[in-house]
Amino acid sequence: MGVAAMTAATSTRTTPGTGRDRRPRRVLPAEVRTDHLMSAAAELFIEKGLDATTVDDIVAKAGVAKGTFYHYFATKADVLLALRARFSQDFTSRAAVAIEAVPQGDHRARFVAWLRAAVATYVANFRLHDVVFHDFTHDRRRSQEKDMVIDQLSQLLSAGQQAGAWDLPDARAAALILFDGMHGVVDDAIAAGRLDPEPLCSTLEQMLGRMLVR
Amino acid sequence: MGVAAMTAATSTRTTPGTGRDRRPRRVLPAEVRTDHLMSAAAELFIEKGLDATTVDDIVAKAGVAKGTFYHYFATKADVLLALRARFSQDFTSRAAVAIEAVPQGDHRARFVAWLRAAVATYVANFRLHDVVFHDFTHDRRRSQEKDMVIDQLSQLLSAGQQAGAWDLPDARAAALILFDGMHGVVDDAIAAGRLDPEPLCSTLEQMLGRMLVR
Amino acid sequence: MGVAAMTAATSTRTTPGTGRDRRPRRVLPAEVRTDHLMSAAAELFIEKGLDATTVDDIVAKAGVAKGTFYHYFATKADVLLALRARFSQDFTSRAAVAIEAVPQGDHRARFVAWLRAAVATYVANFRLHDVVFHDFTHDRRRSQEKDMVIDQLSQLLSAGQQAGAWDLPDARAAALILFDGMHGVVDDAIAAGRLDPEPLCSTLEQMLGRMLVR
Amino acid sequence: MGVAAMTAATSTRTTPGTGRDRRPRRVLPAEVRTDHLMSAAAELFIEKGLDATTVDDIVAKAGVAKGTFYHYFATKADVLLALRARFSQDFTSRAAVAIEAVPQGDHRARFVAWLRAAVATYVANFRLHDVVFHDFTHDRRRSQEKDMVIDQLSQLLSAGQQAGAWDLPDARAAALILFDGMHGVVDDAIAAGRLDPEPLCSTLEQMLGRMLVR
DNA sequence: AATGAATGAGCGTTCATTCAT
DNA sequence: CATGAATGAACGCTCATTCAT
Repeated sequence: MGVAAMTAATSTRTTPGTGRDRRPRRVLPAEVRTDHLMSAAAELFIEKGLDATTVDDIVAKAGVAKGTFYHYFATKADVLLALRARFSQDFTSRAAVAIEAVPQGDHRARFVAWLRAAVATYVANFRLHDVVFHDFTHDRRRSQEKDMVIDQLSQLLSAGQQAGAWDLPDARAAALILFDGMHGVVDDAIAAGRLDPEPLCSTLEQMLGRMLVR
Repeated sequence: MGVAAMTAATSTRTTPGTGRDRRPRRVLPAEVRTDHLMSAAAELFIEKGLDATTVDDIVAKAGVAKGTFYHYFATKADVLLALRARFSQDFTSRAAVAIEAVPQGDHRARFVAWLRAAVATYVANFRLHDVVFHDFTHDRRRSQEKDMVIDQLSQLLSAGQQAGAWDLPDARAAALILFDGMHGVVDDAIAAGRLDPEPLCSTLEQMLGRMLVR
Repeated sequence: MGVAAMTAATSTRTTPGTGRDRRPRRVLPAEVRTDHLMSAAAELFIEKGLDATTVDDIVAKAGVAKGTFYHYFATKADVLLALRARFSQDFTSRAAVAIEAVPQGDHRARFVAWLRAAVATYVANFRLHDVVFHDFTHDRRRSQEKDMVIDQLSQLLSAGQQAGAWDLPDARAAALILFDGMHGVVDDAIAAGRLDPEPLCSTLEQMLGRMLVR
Repeated sequence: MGVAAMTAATSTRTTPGTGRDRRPRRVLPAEVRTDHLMSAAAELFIEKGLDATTVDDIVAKAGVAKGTFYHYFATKADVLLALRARFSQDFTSRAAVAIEAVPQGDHRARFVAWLRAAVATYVANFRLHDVVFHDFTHDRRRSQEKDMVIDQLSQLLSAGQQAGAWDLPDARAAALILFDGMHGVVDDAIAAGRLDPEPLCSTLEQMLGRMLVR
């Protein structure tokens, strides 16, 4: 490092405390702490990215000491895993609620309900989605999380199939096309700034609906 | 170089070439060197991942000094960018060749040609694909690279549309569904170890073909 | 930490404390650690120069891990800043003590006290001085540090002025001439190996004293 | 390096030429080349500092290839040395011219001429001065360059001494005080943005003149 | 449980200098 | 003379994780 360069920049780092003004030690229920930490991490992951977010950042935002983080999560990667599980759980739940609101027999309407819930949930949470599913590679691509969603949709499609609502050669393949096709169209819209789910839903309904024919 | 070091009697910097076991200096055309470096990087990225691959690994594999790497790429990220461009170029070229091999007027067949080329190329190169497209986020999701591919397919679809081969409300949306649907199905197959493109192609042809109706 | 590394089965990052020959972890008061690090840095800066001293050198000498250095200083340049502040503080304090030892009314004697303290302190610490003030440029030449010293001397001169001990058109300019003139003569003596402050003091007393006339 | 961080930045580095558009080889007189290189270096040193200026920067500015630099200077430090010599030469010459313009016998006026020339030259070139004299340490403080200037002034003072114009116990010490005192006052003015030499000269004339008494 | 000082392997990048052409 | 590709030692800084208190 050159001399000139050295003193040009002035540091902003504060000298570590001399031990006086310590944070008061607060004991909190484990669930609350876990939740605080996960939320802090989620916000930071979204804001600055996974790698750019340090454990220091997380604990600073959560207002706890570094060691506390490691009481609740074995590694930094574990928070991500927890967030991912939570995300999928939420996604599937919302879709389930939407589907249940439709009469059992109307398979087409149930598919539309799924589609609309999926689009709405995805548009609303794509930033977190990006973060928690960022590091999927083929090794782990068929993850438990994606499988949860695909299975849900597959079952819906299979039910319609058995009821004669449509005729699909491969329910899983169909589910994958519907799910990933939806993703693709919504991603494109997001990238273009079109965040209103409505037009996306009608386009998708029309296009994807064609696949569900007898 | 530090100021103090500069005017001190003896520089602290070791003169390159003082050691015994020096690498023989080989001057190579820029293109060749670039290519060597990119290939070495690609193999390593696939083998151990992006982050786990160090620049040292790359230059060791390419058989050059570290500085040589930085002679051709400003940062490690740049190699990735270059690989990405090369990948997309290759993908599009192969698809184009396949399409051109089909008579102009047969739009359905041209689509199938695209599909088969896409599946084949993807299955053959998914590992590199995973690496070079790993860090796409919504900020840059609508990338130049994906757009190249989507545009190619959109044009194919639009041509068929104008010729009355099918009737699509939105060619770009259709292209996205076809492309991402294809990806989803192939990814699932890859994850399951079904690497033979043939069955994938027929399923996809059947399912996706349904969207292309009058 | 890289994304790929994170969710891979085994992290590539070596867990600290895996090795055999680990340094025993010693927790020390922040002030003590800071002081150790600063002293180690000062000695090395003097010995081998600023640039030639690496952070590795400093931590080796201080007997701590590298990370510990960065726990207390944001950058290498920060230690220099801290040393500079400490140096000026010390210089001013010594001069103040010497001045206070002289009766309030004897302004001439107070100036001589300042001069002798300044020469003595400078001769005793010029090596550290050289290091910490090495990279002053006009941009920051009028630094807080030099200003502390100049202000102290200016005030002494102004007090004498008001008491009618001498007549100066510009106290600050006078302070600068006295201070920098002192520096120049002492530097020349140091360069020539004449490190005894006594002859320097008498020459300076005589020469500089001429400026302090009614 | 993290994945997210990697592609966030886009490189600006141009791929090295493929060998076509090479610079035309121009053979120039050695002196001209030397001069071009020194001037380019000087501007860059002033602009971005010594360390921050790379040999690449210099050759880019001078419009020559890197190897050419090493034809004319053995090391980067050598350019600085050359600039320093040139600077001192210039300083002494200007002072000499100013002194010679004054009648031999008028020693007081000769000193004033020196002072005014020195202030004017220094104010006009302090940026280059800062750069070329930046890395003076006590080891080399009594440099050939400073000695040239001090000797010149010492001789002027000794001549006045012998002629009975003033009475100084130590001509060299006096020269040092005058020179460094001048520096200190001018530096302070520069730092404060007072770049007009006139007021500086009168203050200095008055203050420093007091030392030159019988 | 909670704290935060301490650890240290690791990596990307720089750049003066060399030398084949 | 001139060129610019090639070299490689060096270094500052990061940050997940540990553990004494």
